[in-house]
Amino acid sequence: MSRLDRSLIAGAPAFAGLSPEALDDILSRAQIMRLPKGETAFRQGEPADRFFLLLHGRLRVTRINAEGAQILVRFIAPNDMFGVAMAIGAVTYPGTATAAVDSLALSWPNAAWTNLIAAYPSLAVKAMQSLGARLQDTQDRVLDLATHNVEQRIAGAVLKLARQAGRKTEEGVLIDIPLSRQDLAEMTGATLHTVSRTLSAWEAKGLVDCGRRRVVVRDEQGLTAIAKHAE
Amino acid sequence: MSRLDRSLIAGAPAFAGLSPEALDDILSRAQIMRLPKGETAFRQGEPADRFFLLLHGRLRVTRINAEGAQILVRFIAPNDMFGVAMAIGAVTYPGTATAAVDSLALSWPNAAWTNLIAAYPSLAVKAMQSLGARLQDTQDRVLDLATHNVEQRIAGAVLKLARQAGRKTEEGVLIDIPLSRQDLAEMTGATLHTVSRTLSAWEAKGLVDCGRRRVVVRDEQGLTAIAKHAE
DNA sequence: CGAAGTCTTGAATCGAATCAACGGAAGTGG
DNA sequence: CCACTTCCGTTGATTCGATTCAAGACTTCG
Repeated sequence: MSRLDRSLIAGAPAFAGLSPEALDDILSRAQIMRLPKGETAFRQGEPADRFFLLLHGRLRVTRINAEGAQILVRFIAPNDMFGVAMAIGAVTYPGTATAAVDSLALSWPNAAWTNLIAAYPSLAVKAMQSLGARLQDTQDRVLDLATHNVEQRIAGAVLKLARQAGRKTEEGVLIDIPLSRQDLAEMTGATLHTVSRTLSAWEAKGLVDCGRRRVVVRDEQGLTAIAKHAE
Repeated sequence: MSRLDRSLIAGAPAFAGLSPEALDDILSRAQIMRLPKGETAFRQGEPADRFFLLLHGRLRVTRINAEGAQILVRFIAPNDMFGVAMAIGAVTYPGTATAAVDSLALSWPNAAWTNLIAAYPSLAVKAMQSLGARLQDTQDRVLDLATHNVEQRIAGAVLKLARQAGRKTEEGVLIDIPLSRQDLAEMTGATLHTVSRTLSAWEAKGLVDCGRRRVVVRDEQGLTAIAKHAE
């Protein structure tokens, strides 16, 4: 008798197409964990001994370098796997995953990874594809940093977030994650000052509507135009 | 009777630990291809129908965006696999691979990938790890672009190349790939003008010795100091 | 040899960081 | 509930790194 229902993970792309028995098997090795806002699932540099699946909420993944400079690597959405350091041969977590809102995750010990991909090879294929997609994304980000100016990059980041975590309201598309100026700065390689000025200018033009840790996109077209050709 | 000798691929990390029979099996499905300097193995956007292993030489992988801006993604060294778009679920090649010097590669049709990883699961594990390493590398590059100035980034790029493709000479470590100012600019998100000025300044200080498409590192220590804390 | 490709260097410009100060919102504790 | 602190955001002034614009020199190659 399992304490966890298989419907918890049935929606995760990584487990798509697996039989109910397989899902139960996978779940039986999992441990559930609550992550109140601000808690970390793991920290950069810690020995990577578990991997995770987000059930509910949002996590921010950050990476910091020797000099203390930090970037925001990505946001993790429900049904995403994360912390799969073992699969890529890393012994420590390469970043820190913090709950941006109250969240819920499953976790498995690393030892389960080898067993699971042996038993369910489609899992390895899916993991590889999601890793590939992240590599593409990250390379696009390099291209973006190397070739666009700050305003274009902020526009791109906001649009991406609106697609990933947007919620339609009567005023526009609300980005449904607490998002500070500092967060946007760490996503785009700018300073919070420049982000603040840029958002203020956009607000004056009616492109966005924003407040404390909150951004609403009112004119997606307009932002797209900015992201494309600077002008 | 095979035309290709198994020693060709025995040195590739992806095939490490496989039996001679396995190597012969893998080789039997491969096709050898000469790539004179300047030729491409594949171009960005083309349907990805084959994957590759570099036997000899060096390839430059570039990626270009809609506006025509280009970055240099990486250099491929002998024994590296490349163009594994199929494994990551991409239908087209995400970049262009050009021979930087006369090169030699093996290639397999995509269909072979599924067969090979089914027959030799260690291949999938290795592929995943190398993909993971590239993701780490690319994320480090984002961090670098977001937090270091141009001089630091150029120093970092030169040091990395010296490690990857350095050849000791009596004058210092020669980067054994034709490397133009434009190449360094595309690696670091700078202009060729700034790269030229920077190298000139370093040459005056005795840190490097450089010429047309040629860079020799004379003072690795000094460059490391620049890469770390700008001054 | 001419032509194309590569590199250098100066001068002017501009985007974004830095420096600096302040206002307001949210959380904390008595 | 109010005072206090902390966090988050805004906006101006200034500075500086790097691009852009421009012209010329050197190399290599067909």
